[in-house]
Amino acid sequence: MSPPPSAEAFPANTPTAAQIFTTVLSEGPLTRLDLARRAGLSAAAVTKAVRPLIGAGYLVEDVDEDARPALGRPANLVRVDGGRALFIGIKVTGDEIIGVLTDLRCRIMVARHLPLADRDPGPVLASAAELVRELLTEADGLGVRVVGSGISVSGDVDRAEGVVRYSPFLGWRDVPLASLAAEATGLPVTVDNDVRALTVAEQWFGAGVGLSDFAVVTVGAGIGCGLVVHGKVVAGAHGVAGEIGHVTVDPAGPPCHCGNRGCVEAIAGDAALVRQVGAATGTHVTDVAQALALARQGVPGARAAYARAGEAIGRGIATVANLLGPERVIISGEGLAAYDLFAEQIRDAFAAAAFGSAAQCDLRTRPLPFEEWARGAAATAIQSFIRSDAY
Amino acid sequence: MSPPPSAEAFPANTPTAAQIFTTVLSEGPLTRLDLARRAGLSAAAVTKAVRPLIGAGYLVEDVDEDARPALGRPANLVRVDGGRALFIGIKVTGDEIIGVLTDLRCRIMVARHLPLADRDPGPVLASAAELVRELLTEADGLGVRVVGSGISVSGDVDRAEGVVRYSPFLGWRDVPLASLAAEATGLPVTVDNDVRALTVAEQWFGAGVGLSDFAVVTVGAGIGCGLVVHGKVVAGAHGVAGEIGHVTVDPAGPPCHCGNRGCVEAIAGDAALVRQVGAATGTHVTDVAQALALARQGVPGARAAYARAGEAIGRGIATVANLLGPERVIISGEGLAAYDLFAEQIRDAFAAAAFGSAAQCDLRTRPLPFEEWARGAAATAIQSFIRSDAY
DNA sequence: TTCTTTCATTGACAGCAGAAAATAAGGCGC
DNA sequence: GCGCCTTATTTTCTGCTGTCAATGAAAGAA
Repeated sequence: MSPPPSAEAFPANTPTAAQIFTTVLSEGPLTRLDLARRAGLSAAAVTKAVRPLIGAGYLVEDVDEDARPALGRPANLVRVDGGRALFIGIKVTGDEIIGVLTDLRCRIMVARHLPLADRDPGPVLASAAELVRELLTEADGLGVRVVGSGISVSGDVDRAEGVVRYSPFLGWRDVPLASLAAEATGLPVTVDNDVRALTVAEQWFGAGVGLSDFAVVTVGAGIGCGLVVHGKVVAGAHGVAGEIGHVTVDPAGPPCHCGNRGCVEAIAGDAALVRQVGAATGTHVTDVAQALALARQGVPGARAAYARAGEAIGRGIATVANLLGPERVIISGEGLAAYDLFAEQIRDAFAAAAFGSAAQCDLRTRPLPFEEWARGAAATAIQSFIRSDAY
Repeated sequence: MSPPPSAEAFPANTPTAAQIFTTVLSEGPLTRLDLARRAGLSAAAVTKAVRPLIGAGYLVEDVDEDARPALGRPANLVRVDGGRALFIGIKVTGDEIIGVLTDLRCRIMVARHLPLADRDPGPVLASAAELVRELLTEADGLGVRVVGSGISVSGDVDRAEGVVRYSPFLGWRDVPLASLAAEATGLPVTVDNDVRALTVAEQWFGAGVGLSDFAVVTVGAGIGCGLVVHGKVVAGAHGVAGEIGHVTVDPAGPPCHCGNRGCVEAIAGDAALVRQVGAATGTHVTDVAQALALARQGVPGARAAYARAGEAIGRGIATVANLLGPERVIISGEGLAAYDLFAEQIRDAFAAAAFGSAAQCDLRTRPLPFEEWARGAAATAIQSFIRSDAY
């Protein structure tokens, strides 16, 4: 990332200090001894690392009155003071920009969105800057400084360089978004792929906490996948990874915009469901809401389309599980609204296609409120704030 | 791993020293300055780390007379003295045991095999011990000590514990192979999954050197895959990963022994090819050699079976590339003997099914002599020798 | 011979983390 | 209320690793 234009320094100079802070951030209030165990350090090291962080107000100490052990000195819990700093997360979609203001613990304080008329970098940047201004005003009201921001975009994004290499959806190529946005907003900016950002949020603040290998599958307009292997988000040598949407599940299936047939996305993406429900019922279906309504009414063709979608998703997940053996797969996305319609098929297809002990993988669903994508972007900002060098 | 029964200590106590040694081992003779750059250390640190390694004879210095720069002091190259220590690698298959004696640079000195009549742990262990004894005799002839051994087995293997959790092929469950073999041979033993072991060999001594993300795909009786992500071999949370063989490429395809239809292995595995060539030509085909011969003769049905196999493999590889975005995929295995028959299909199917920049992934083939599997086991032994704690 | 250039080594030094010992903070039994 | 027991946390000291800046080495060039 380009050097932050203005930033409060975070007093964690060493990797160890950052690791300790991250552990407290993710694994909630902990005693110093617990913390030492989880971080694989001595208690002395923890004391030393924690002191400056408490001094700067990022960590606070308190006593857990409830769970006091019968014996020995009571432990002092260390936890992150969420209110110490604020972050802004921005998600750019095809037709709107979603922005959230979060605290240091990535809890959403304010969420806003702005419709987007023009997808060119200039207008998008202007709208994003406006949204940031609004959120900064909100932050002023809270009396806490905003110390970083994140922007997430679908497509091939080079986080280290802060450049959007190629975003088919927005029609962008090689846009140096981080530096442009930093200039426009005066904040440090982290840019990342949207699914990866969401994965970071799960890894640090969600269902991926404490796991070194897991996957996030998003179901919606597209079918996406974020992967964490060996404790790190997979970015791919060429900037693209987790393309579960274009895993073929049926070579005889419907054509996909990628040029192949029977991709998961061509069966279970929003557009595919709209098309298939329309075709099956003979109705003119215009959007997913309508397709979903038809299926909920029990119209056979519509239900079948959803069942097929569930099967495709389940197979896609099984493919991930067979290849990587993750501990957990978190299923999320707007498409989860239809979860009751295809949950069974997802699980069945997964169970059937998962090989051997890959089937032990824990499948878990997680609702995805619309601000969640933006929260992912905020999570990347928090990550950058903690370890300025990081990725 | 269990503590080595008898081992010459390797004088690399710190992770840094191990990293430096590994870099020299993989990236050939290097000057100290080069080494410092690659390891991200100062030149001083390299000097200090290298000294004891030279003292112990694991590294040697020599001058590169050819490529001397026009200016400045000529550089002294540092390289690993392969002859300093020997290792034994053993691969257990269903009907034979293959053993190799390698030097520290994993170059094969001697290769042997022994037919296997009984697959139970006891007889297998006895045969393996006999093979080790033979190889130790050979080593005596060379006057160099054997300091470690590795055994690779297909299936779910827990390397850290040295236990074969489940090997369907051998019919083993929870066999503590490392400790048993250590007792039987008197050598430190590392046990790992066969494909992962092969992947380690590629990572340290083959086409994966210097890459942090790549895959090895083996084509043969089964279709396997070893993955390296973030510079480390993927083992999977439940011990199983890289099951490309059971990725579905055609839900309407032939049934697979795993219970599904159209797995890569059910189309491109040896058994599948034998069956399909037999069915297509109406001939009674008994083994792959015969199937291959028919296809080479240009018998249409046989050629088509190989073409289909190529397509399935190509799709499987594309799936890996779409999900992980590796820099390179190394295709290997005994099945490569038929490479001329399906190379085109592999590449075409890969190119068609790879999404976006995943198609930039470098597909590379590598012949696999029969001792190569055993060499993989030796590579794991070398790895364990260098960092005793390691994975 | 002396310079210049590049590679390598040295020795002083700073910083981090671990070990052990000391200290803190409760409850408990008397 | 006092001393004891247990567990948590801090302090102090020590070792080690790696960096820095200066120095030495080994060429070819002037």
